[in-house]
Amino acid sequence: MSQRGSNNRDKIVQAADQLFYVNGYNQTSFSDIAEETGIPRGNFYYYFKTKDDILTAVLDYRSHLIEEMLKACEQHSAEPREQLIYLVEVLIREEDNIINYGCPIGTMSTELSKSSVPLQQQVAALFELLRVWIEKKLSLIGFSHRAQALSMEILSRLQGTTVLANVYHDVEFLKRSAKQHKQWLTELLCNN
Amino acid sequence: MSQRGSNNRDKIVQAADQLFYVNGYNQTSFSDIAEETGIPRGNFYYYFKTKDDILTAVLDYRSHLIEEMLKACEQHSAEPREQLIYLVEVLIREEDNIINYGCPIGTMSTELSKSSVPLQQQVAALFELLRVWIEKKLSLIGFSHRAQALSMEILSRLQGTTVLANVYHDVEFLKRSAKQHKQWLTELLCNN
DNA sequence: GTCTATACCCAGATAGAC
DNA sequence: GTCTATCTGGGTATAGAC
Repeated sequence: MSQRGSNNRDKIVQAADQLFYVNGYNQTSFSDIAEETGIPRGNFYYYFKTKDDILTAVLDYRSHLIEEMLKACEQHSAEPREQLIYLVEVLIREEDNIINYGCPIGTMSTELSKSSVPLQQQVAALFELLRVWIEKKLSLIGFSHRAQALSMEILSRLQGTTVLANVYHDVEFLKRSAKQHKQWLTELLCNN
Repeated sequence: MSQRGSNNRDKIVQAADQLFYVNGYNQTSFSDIAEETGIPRGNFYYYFKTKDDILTAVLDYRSHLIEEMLKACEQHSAEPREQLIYLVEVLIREEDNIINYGCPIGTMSTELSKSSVPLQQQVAALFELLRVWIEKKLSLIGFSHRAQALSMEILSRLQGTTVLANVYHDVEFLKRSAKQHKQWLTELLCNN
């Protein structure tokens, strides 16, 4: 699906994904996507019935990207502790994007939280992908009954960091926070 | 300005403030504000040249509300430690709004971070109001050189909580997080 | 100061030729 | 499957009567 990107449908989804991230869903028009892809507006309706359908396809695409990232964490190390640390380091790997556009999941969720309920649930599902993965890793380490609450706390800390780093466009804060989260997590995980 | 709300300009600003919070700036039209206030669309241009001008007025209004809230913290106690704790408790006082619409400053910032630079700076100034106040209180307590970094960390934790509480519409998480932040802050402040 | 009528544009969406 | 031409609605913004 994402690797080739040869056909028009994939081109539309990937261009929309990027434009929604940079400019927001509501601020992205069919014309913008048409210009980016070179595909004329009218053609979109052959692949998608409505703009919301494009959004749904984009959210599917993002959930695919999240799964790829989680796989990458698992390929980076066989040790759950290391995998979790590596996940947190995404703050650094995606430094530039976060500073300029925020967290792709968080900003989209915040935008759509002011929309219809079905859309809200679809984005919440993206967070849930991440959260469940984190919870699973924590369970493996031995945090059985605290795993769920801790998974929320980890997500919460990362979100706070991305929001403020984006608002202030502050790279130093982002780096400092990432380091701090890693330290906190390391101590937490080793004391178990 | 806010107390009376007798004249049309104030009515427009206050209705816009609420609508921008609930539905987002880009998703709020002049018609929406007209319907809410009972003032016809065309009349708006007597008070504001453009929609962005209304936004600017709303941001001014919010900065006024923030200052009111900070004053309330100072009236609640003469002790900076207590004032900071009371500030964190806003998560509980504004529970319903946060669950449904997120943090009024954070969600607006995130939305406008995908807009023009001048607008971004205006919202960032709202965060700065809060941050500077927190920094000042921390300095009074004695965190001289750490005060700035800590003020960012406090804001960051609160933001993370509001984003996730909103995305998941999870009151229990919000309450649990608020309690946790208070504990963390209490220990931090007392060890100084 | 207040309100109505309306201009103008661009959004999402459709019809139908090729 | 691809593309052009076009419709319709709602958005911001204006002109001008009262």
